[in-house]
Amino acid sequence: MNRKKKPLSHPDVEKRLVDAGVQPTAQRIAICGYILGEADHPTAEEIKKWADRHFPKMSRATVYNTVKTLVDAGILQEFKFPHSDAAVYDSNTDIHYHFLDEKTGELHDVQPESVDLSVKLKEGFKVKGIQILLRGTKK
Amino acid sequence: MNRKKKPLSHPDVEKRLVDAGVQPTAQRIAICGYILGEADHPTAEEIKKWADRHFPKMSRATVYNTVKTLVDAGILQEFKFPHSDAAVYDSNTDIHYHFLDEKTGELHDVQPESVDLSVKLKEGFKVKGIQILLRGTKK
DNA sequence: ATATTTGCAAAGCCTTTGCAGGGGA
DNA sequence: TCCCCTGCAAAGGCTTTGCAAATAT
Repeated sequence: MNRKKKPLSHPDVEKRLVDAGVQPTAQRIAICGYILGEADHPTAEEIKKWADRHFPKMSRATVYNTVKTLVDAGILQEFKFPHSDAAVYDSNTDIHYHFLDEKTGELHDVQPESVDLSVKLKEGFKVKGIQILLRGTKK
Repeated sequence: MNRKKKPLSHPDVEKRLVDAGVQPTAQRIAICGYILGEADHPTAEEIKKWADRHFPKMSRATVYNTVKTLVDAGILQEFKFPHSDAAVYDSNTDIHYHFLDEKTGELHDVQPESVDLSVKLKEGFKVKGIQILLRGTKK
């Protein structure tokens, strides 16, 4: 796992949603609480499986709708990586990079402070964003 | 476009295939010649469209089979980027990075010399590969 | 009442696979 | 001959969409 997370109370999650301008429906509170407080880079499928265990009834469409809502609201960030077709959702909305453990498939956040990067491109290229995936193994 | 390419003669392409241990079938020569000599980061679909115009008859399956063969043979590199679900094929098989022009969707190769990078991760992380996508605009 | 959200089913995009037929070494 | 290659069609994984029913403000 990436770093320890603290479970969030439903009221805390609800506040987060309202603050972000999102209607705090039961489904959204559940999913958002799961991702913010417990999950580590879950895919939609993992969220769906979690919901099947912890929520009375939730369709896959609602999972997708919800994560899209949360991403649009700035609560989550969505990432796609080359090693998998499935998008992952990250509660870390700051700029950061990732390390993929090729043995386990686990993703680890990499803080920008850990990376020293300077890019000098030819005239005319204006860089507005950088995505970095480090691949390797973690012992 | 990324950089100028020179069209390759069919015999040259055939030699490249044979050297790489790949049977030089008509389909493979055609596709390989297109990617090495003309195309710029084409997707399977773009290759298929090109084939529909320049080759008597080729199925999508053959396009996929062929690029897989060429990748396995070390003639091409396959990349997947977050902005599109479709894989792209790159005749540059050296280590390099990419710049995505967000206006046009065009991909540009970025030579490693253009990027100065040092990564210091916590104990236990061993980095074996790095993928970088720069996003921005090119005038 | 009015706008928003949920959820089912169907479709869409990209890719892979199974298998029969065909062609090259 | 024998093996590899081609290609059709079907399936598979992930995600989106259309639309009706349910829910929130």
